[in-house]
Amino acid sequence: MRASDRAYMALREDIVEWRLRPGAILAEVEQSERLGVSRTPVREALSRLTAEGLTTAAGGRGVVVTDISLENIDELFELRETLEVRAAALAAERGEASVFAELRARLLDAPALLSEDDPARHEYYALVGRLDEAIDAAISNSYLANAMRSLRVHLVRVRRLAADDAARLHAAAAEHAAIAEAIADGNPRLAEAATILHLHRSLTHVKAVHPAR
Amino acid sequence: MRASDRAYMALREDIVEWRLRPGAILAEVEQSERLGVSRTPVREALSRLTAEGLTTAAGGRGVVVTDISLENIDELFELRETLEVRAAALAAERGEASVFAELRARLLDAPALLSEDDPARHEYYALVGRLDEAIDAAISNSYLANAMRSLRVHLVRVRRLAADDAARLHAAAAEHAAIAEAIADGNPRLAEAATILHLHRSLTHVKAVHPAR
DNA sequence: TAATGCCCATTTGTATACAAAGCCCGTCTG
DNA sequence: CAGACGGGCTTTGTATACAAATGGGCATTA
Repeated sequence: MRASDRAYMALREDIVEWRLRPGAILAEVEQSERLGVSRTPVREALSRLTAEGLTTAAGGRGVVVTDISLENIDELFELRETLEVRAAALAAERGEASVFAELRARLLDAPALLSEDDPARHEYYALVGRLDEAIDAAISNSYLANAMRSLRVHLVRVRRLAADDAARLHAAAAEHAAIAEAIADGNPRLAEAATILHLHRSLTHVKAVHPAR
Repeated sequence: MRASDRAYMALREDIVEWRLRPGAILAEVEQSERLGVSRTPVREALSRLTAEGLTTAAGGRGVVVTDISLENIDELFELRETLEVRAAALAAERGEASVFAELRARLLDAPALLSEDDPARHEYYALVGRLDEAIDAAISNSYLANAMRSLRVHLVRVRRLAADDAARLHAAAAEHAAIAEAIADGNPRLAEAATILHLHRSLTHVKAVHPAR
C-alpha cells in the first residue's frame, strides 16, 4: 500500500475518532514525522482531506481540522435528508427485493449484536454499513452514490458526538429495518417516509443528549 | 497565484471545454512540460480533479479524463434534481426577496443579452451563474452548497454537449425567471415545481439534440 | 497605552533526483 | 496457434533541498 494512502487513512481516522479535535493544526513536517513518511505523501493526504471538507487550508499556518458541532449539525442533516430520502426512494424502485429482505431480517436481530459487550458496537455499525452499501448499489447512480459516500465521512464524526446508548441503537435498528422493508416491498413513498422518520429521530436524539446551550 | 492553482484551473478548463476529451490520458511529465511547471503542482492539480470526479487514476498509465455521455447524463440529472429542488425550496424559505426579485427582472431581459453575437453566451451564463450563487447564499448551508458547487463542474461539461440554440436559451431564461420569482415570493412548493420543470426541459432538450442511439 | 511597522522564525510551495511499480511487447511453450 | 511468462521501458510514488510567503513578536512612536 502506498504511503500517501496510509497517511490519509491514519489522519482521517484520527479526525473522525476525535483524536484530532476541530481546530487542531496539522503541520506537514510534524505529521510526516509522526507517521514516519516524508512530507510529500502527507501533503497529498491533507489535500484529499481538505477536498472532503474534513480540513481547511489556513494560510501560512498549516491546515486545521474543520469545526463540527451542534451549529453545523442541522446543515449536515439537511443535506443528509435530501440525499438519503431520494436514495431510499430510488432503491425501492430499482433494488433487488431479496437483498433488502435479508438485511431487514438481520436488522431485526440487531439487539443480539448489542447485548455482547462490544463498546465500539463494531458488528452493529458494520450491519448498518451493509445497508448503506446495498442502497448505493441499488440506486445505480455513481454521482449520487459518491455524494452520499463523501457525506458519510462527516456523519461518522457526528456519531461520537451522539454517544448513542443501547436503547437508542435498538430503536435505530428497528428504523433501519423499516427502511429496508419498504425498499424490499418496492414502495418508494414508504421508503421516503421511513427515512425521514429515522433521520428525524437521530437528529432529535443527538440534540437531546447535548445541552442546548 | 500558486503554480498548482494555475495548473488546476488550466486542466479543468481544458476538460470542461472538451479540449481534453473523455478517455484522454494525462501523464504528469507531459502536462508539466505543457503547462511550464514541475511535476509537483501538476500532481496536486490532478489530485484535485480526481477528487472532483473529472479524472480517475488509471493504474500505471496516468490519470484519464472521466467519461461523460448520454449514458451518465440521466444519473447526473438525477442528482441535480435532488439537490436543486431542495435548494430552491430552502432558498424560498430563507432568501432575501429583493435579491431574487431583481434577478427575475434581469432574467426576463435575458433575450437582449443573446441578441448580440456572442458565440459563447458569456453574459447569459454569467447571469445564470449569479442566480446559482444567490441560491447558494440564501440556503446558508455550506454542506449543501458545496455539493452543488461540485456538481456544477460536471454540468458545465454537459453544456457543450447540449449545444443550446437561441430558442432554447430564451425558454431557459424564462424558466430561470420563474424559479427566481417563486423564491422571491417565498413559495417553496412553487420553487420546487419551477425547478423540476426547468430541469426536465433541459434534459429533454439535450436528449432531443443528440441522436438516441 | 495602544496602534503600527519591521524583522525573523516557521510553514507551505516548488523543483528535482531517485525508487518502485505497472504495462507493453516479444518470446517461448503447450 | 493461443496463452503464459519475463524483460525493458514508461509512469507514478517518495524523499529532500531550496525558494517564497505568511504570521507572530518586538520595538518604536504618536
